[in-house]
Amino acid sequence: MPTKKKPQVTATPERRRELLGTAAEVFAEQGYNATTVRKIADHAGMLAGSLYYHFDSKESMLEEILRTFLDELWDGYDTVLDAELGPRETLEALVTESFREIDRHRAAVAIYQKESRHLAVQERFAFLAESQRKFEKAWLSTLERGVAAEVFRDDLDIRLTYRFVRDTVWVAASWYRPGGQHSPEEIARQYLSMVLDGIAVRT
Amino acid sequence: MPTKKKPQVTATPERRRELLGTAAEVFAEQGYNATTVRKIADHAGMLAGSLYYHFDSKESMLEEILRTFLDELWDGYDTVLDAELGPRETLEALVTESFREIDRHRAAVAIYQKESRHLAVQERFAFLAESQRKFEKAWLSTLERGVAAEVFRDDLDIRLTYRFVRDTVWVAASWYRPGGQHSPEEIARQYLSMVLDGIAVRT
DNA sequence: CCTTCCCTAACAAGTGTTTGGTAGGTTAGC
DNA sequence: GCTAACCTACCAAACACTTGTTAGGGAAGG
Repeated sequence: MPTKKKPQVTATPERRRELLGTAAEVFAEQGYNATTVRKIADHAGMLAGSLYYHFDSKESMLEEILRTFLDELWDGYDTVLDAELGPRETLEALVTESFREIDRHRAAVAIYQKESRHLAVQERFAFLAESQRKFEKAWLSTLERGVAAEVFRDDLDIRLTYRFVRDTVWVAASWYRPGGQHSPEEIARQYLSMVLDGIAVRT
Repeated sequence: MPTKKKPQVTATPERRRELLGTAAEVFAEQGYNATTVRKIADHAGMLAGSLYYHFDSKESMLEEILRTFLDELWDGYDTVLDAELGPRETLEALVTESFREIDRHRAAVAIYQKESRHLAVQERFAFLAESQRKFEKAWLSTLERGVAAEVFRDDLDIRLTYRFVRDTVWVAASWYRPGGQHSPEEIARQYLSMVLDGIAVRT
């Protein structure tokens, strides 16, 4: 008789998502490699081996966390991009959407930020590299449209600008805590104000 | 007879710095926890155990890398701060100095960025937390002076601005490669232009 | 002969993972 | 309505392997 099939994906997704949530928080706080399966189990109130009833490896937990996050992220991004707004409005919408995602998936974003660089080379995490390319394309084309339409400055290196905007947004995940004094929309507003108009007084 | 004293700090610092350099690069690329002592030894062309002739633990390598970096960083920062420039000039000098440090210690900066958060709680790495406090104080007071002198906008949350400026600068270490097409000074110039004046066309 | 620098070989602790078992609830048979 | 079979979700204990680290030795040069 072959081994009994484990639930893995088919079972009630409820407990699964719960466990992925605690795993994501531990990963985000301690780093993926520094996080042992036993620590995750501790936080979940169970023993290490029991996790393997729900998932078939530590790595697959990481993959599912990142996949879920990126899927939802691109749902939001594609909605914005398909709306075909002006360049400035697109940038504003993308930034705002990003902060909403940070609000919803702060742990996943933190993990993504810390680990994506050395994960992306692995075949299993190729979707990270692909996402990064889509990301770059979306932002760069928006910036280029803006320069062409003369709403963004043309005296800046556009790739430097891209990295600047991209980083300013996502690094926020490292200090942002949901339920703080600023809502995601408020943070987005202030960030956009700084990125677009600068912090210097206009003379 | 007690164990023979190992060189550790007293020996010729030449080979030591060489090894710390390669260790830093591996740490930066793979992450500290994901980096095994054997990998470092590989990159250095020796065996794992041999590293312990020069250092007494993997952690002490990390500590020395970060300490060396922060010491040099604060050398530069203190020079700037002691010059008692105006707020805008101070900010410009600090940013420029930061990019020079990224140029010189890119690996250490990358490590610092990834690991400092969960390292700082350890007693051994208390100097990280202390440095972060000094850091915050220096930047915040500069920004406050600027607001008071009406060279920086007063309609922004100053702590948000602080994190914004701080992050945009240091994240650059994750993509910066020395010997690229932009010098540290040129990158600093463009970053400052964006941070101070924004990327939108002035109307 | 001593020092410097590295190698060989091993150690103990911790790692992700597997296997077999089991308490407790749900369903099916009569 | 009772019992037997079953499923879900976990535990207990172990596995093979990797980890950081140590002890002893040896080659090369002064």
